[in-house]
This record gives sequence, structure tokens and C-alpha cells, in this order.
Amino acid sequence: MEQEIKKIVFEKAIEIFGQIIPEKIIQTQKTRGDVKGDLTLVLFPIVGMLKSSPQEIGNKIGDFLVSNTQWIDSYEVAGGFLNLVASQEYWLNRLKEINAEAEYGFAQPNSKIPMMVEYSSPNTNKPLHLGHLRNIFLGHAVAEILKANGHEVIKTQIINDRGIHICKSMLAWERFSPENDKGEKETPSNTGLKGDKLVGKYYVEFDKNFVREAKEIIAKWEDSEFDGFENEVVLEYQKLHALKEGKDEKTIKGLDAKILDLAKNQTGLLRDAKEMLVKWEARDPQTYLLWNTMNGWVYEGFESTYKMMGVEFDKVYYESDTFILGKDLVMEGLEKDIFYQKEDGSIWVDLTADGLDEKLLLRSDGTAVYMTQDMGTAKDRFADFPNLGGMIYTVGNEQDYHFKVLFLILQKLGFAWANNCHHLSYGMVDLPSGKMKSREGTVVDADDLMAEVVQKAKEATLDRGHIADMSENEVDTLCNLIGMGGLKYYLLKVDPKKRMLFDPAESIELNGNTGPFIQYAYARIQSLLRKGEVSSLSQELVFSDVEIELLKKLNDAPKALEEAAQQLAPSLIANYLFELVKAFNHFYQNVTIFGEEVEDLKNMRLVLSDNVGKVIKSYFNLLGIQVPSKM
RNA sequence: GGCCCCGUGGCGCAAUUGAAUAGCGCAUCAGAUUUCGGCUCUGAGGGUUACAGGUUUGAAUCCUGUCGGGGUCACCA
Repeated sequence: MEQEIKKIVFEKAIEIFGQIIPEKIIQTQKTRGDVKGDLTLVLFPIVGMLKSSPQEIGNKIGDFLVSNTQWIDSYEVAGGFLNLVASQEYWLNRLKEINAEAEYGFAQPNSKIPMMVEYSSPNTNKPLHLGHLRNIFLGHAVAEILKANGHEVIKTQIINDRGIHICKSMLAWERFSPENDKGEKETPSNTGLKGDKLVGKYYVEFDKNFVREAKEIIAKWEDSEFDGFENEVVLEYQKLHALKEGKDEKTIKGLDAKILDLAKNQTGLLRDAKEMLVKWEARDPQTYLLWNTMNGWVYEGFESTYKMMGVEFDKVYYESDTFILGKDLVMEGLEKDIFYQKEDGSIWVDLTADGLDEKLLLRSDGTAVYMTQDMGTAKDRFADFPNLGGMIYTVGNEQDYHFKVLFLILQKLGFAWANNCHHLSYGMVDLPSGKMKSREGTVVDADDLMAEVVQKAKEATLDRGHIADMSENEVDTLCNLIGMGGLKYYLLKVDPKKRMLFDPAESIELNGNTGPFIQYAYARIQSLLRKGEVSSLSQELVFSDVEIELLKKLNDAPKALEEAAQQLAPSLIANYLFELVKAFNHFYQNVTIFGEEVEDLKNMRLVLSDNVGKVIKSYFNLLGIQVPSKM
């Protein structure tokens, strides 16, 4: 209705005002809840232009609409606002249209440009945690929302399967894994550990030994034993140490951290890890075998985690493939003088003219860094899918700067598609106790958390009815659906851009603005539909206020989806559904359906309920959430 | 310190991107079921939108400054 009204006012401006007005000053908004009306025109811009009073302008528009369209019954001018009241015919017509659509709210499939959405993109050196859950649910939902909005969508991830961090796990496993009586080191099969968990364990193991070795070095330095260290390092240490003199606690802490970093760089462990990386890039067979084996374990572990999450990918990229392309790009840029080389052989890009810094693109030992491979990956993707109209990177906001730099570099290299790259930057997930910190062991493991919410859902469901005639299997499926639905909804209902708080107790709540609350409404509707048949709508119906309120919410569905797609914000879908369900519950509480004697009214209420149910189901699916027919 | 992001009832979040009296959930208090699923619904209390200026017919939203929180400034990813 909004679009039609705008169009009429614009096109008939001469008839209404006696002159043409610009389209953009015709502004509409939702009518306030406590005011009578279904659509509101904001009159201030028009008033300003025509130098007339709001009352006069409002009356002109209102009179015209009432007498020239069949959808507007009456109007009222309040201040600078024109509140329009839609007619019963309008609402009946809308309900019929909505009811007739196969996938109400969705756009024509593949009617818009193809988009690639990247999410998850884990490192293969540790298991997934709560932060990944937000990332993955978010990216997956955005992909589904874009698809529903008419885009062809390719879901992808980049597997961060190479780099110094991977070598750390490999080295630690090789060096520190105990052997069993058969002389085997630890593997998923001989320990029963999930592959990603096992590898993660050795990453931690590396860090422990790494820090220990560094501290031993510092102890030596404190005793003035500097044999075997480079002069530069010794001087740097002495400088930092001297600075500590007489400083406050905070400054000393900072200096100690710097000293620790300095010492870390002197450890044999790091040197060996670096050597391993060089060997890996040179495709040393033994290193490659170890790498393949350990990555294989991790992939198996991830596979089961993804399955539990209910997400999938259309195309997977590996950095072990794309970093070569990245290196080529770096060389290309060097030849074109877009990049430059320092004396030690390292290659950099100077972005100071763009208000950014200098950025390393290739180490002096010739190995690739994060930026190198991201350049290669981007090029690879647009080569694979030349029609891509957009590339969305779902990555946390701690990498805002990284993506700014990446996109700028790609532009400088002359790729036209660089402008279609977009960083979907989301906020960190905090716990009530503060930040998640691996060193303090406060990281919430993804597998553990999912198992926990399902368990809680089970406890809550078991002592309620409606599952008596279900098999054990069905009950498990149901609890899975409720627990995961609650968790996904909890993580998705907040604006992605914002940092959010994860409260474990609240995430498994069933009341209020939660996934299960919405699932419950769906189950109720299914129960209604089992009791009564839906037939076609009568031509003569009069809606009551609660029915119109519900119909209005139902009417908002396409707009909610469109905005969610445009803003890449699944939270808008979540919030919309919550509003829809509140309106439904209000309706449900205020009218009787099977107690209604007028057959046409009873049928209309069933049709209304049916359509609410359809939207809940299809929109919840966009968020990756299933709905139960009983719960 | 430079750059970037964020401050909304006790807590967690909204606000159509500049519009009416800033909404909702939790929590608190008071109610509702001879009725289709009470994981529901109705009502009440609770706010100077961190603070101070400015722009505008109109500011939580835009600009400037202050305070507070976070991120980032690696030959880590």
C-alpha cells in the first residue's frame, strides 16, 4: 500500500496541489500504535515546499485519496502527520493475495545478481567456539536471506589450513605427544578425542612450552647471561629493562609483555616452527604428510560440528591453494611499482597516502602472510565465478582494518570487482564474566554449548504434555530443534554490528523474546489446523481490530525480508517474527475460532492463522531454525 | 598515544537511518483459563537516550568537545 500511495500522490500532484512535487519529499511511515490509522504520511517536507499549513495539505491529500481510491476509508490530520485508515476491502484483498502466494514474502528466485557469502573460515589449529557460532549462524542466515530476496547465492568458506599457527600444532604434536605401548603418538582413534579437539590440545601445548622457554631466557637475562644472543636483542632487552625503573605497575606490565615477546622470538621452539613453515612452503614430503594427517583430523571434527549446526557450503577454498596466487599477485604488484621491496627482501605496500599505514605482504624469508593469501583467495573466487555481483566476508570487527587494507590493495591492483567486496563486520560475543580468553580458560566450546542447550531443552520438555505419544527418537529430534532454535535465535536477534552479551541462563529461556516462544506459537497453529479444515475466503467479511492488527503484521513480511537483505541483518527477521507472534498471541487470546458460529469468520481466522504459521516457518528457516508441529 | 567502533529504565535489547508522548523482553508488583495448547494474555511502576554545546520546523540518530568501555596499530591469523 505504501508504494501505491506514494505513487498516486506523486503522479497526481497537479490534481492535488496544482503543481509538481519531487518524489522524495513524499515520506511515509508506520502509524504510531496509539493512533488510529494504517499508514502515515509525513507532511513537513511538503509543507516546507508549498508554504501551506499541514492541516490544509493533509486535507487535500486525504480527500483525494478517499474519493479516488477504494483502499482508503478515512483520514485524520494530526500535527504534521496524515494518518490514513485502510478499508475492510483493502484488508480482505490483501489476505486473499497473501493466501494465494506459494512463498509469501519471498522474491522471484534468481532475479538478482549472484552473491558469494563467506562465513566460518576457521583456523585448523583449534576447535570452534562461541564466537564462531555467531559468525556461522550469521553468515548462513545472511546467505539464506539473500537467496530468499532473489539472489543466487554461493556459500563459501576459506579454510585457514596453512601458516605458522598450524606448524605450531604440528611441531608440538611431534615433540610432546606421549606414545602408547604400540609406539603410536596420540590420534583421534587411539584417544577417542574429536580431531579438532586433539589438534587444539597440541596448539595449547605449544604455547605452554613456548612461554616456559621464553621465561627461562628472561631469567638468564636477568642474571646478565647474554651469551648466544644477538647484540641487537641484548640492547633492546637492556633498554626495556632500564625503562621499568620507577614506573607504575601498569607501565611495568606493558614493558614486561614486550620483554616476553622479545624472548619468545629467541626460543628454539619458534625457530623450529618457522623452519617447518619454510619446509612446508617448499613442499617437503615429510612435513606435508604430517600436515595432511593432522588437518584431516580437524576436518572430521569440524564436519560433525557443522552438521549439528545445520549449515553447509557450496564451495570451499583452502589457503594452501590460494596463497600461491597471492604470492603471484604480490610479484605482479611489485613489477608495477604498486608495492615495494625492502633491503631484507620483504615486500610492502605503502598506504600512507590513503591515510593508512604500510603493510607487509611477503616476509623476508619469502613466506606468505595473512594478507597475501586473502588477496589470492579473492582473485580466485572472481575467476571461478565471473558473474559475481558481490562478495560478503562474514568476519569479526577486530579485522575491520585488515579488510579496509585488503579492499584498497585489490583496487590498486586494478580489479574492478574490488568495489563489490563487503566486510560484514560483527561484534564480539562477551560473557557475563567478561571477554572470552583462551589463556584464562573462559572460551565456550561450540560442541559443549550445543550439547548443553539441547540437554536443557530436554529437561524443560519432558515434564510437559504433547510428547506422550512420541517415540524416543522423535523426542530427541524435538529437543534438538528447540535447543538449537533457542541458541540460534539468541545469537541472531541482536544487530550483527553490535557487540553482544551471551548469558547462558538466558539463552535457554523459553519465555519472552526467544526462539522457543515463536516455535510454540507455530505448534499451536498446527494444532488448530489439525482440528479444522481451511476453505476459500468469503467475499463479505468484516475484520475486527485484533484481526486487522495481525493482518497488518502479516502484511509487513516482504518489507522485513527486503530490509534484512539490504542491511545484511538477520536480526530484522528475528524481530519481525517476534512482533508477528505477539500479534498472533493477542489475537488468539481475544477471539474464539472453533467457538465461532459464523462459518465465514471461523474460516477467515483459520486462514489468518495458517498464513502466520507459514511465515513463521519460512522465515525461521532463513535463520536456520526448524519449527515443530507439536512441542 | 594515532585511527576505528560503542554508551538508551536494574539487566539484555529495539527504534523504519532526521519525525508525533523513545518501544520490547527479563526481573518486580497486580490480574485473566466453564473456551481452540498457560512455554499464553491483560495491566502497573521504572528514562534528562553518558555529559556539555551546536545544526534543524524537528535529534537517541548529524557536527564539535569531555568522560567511560572496546577494538586495532605483528615478518600472528
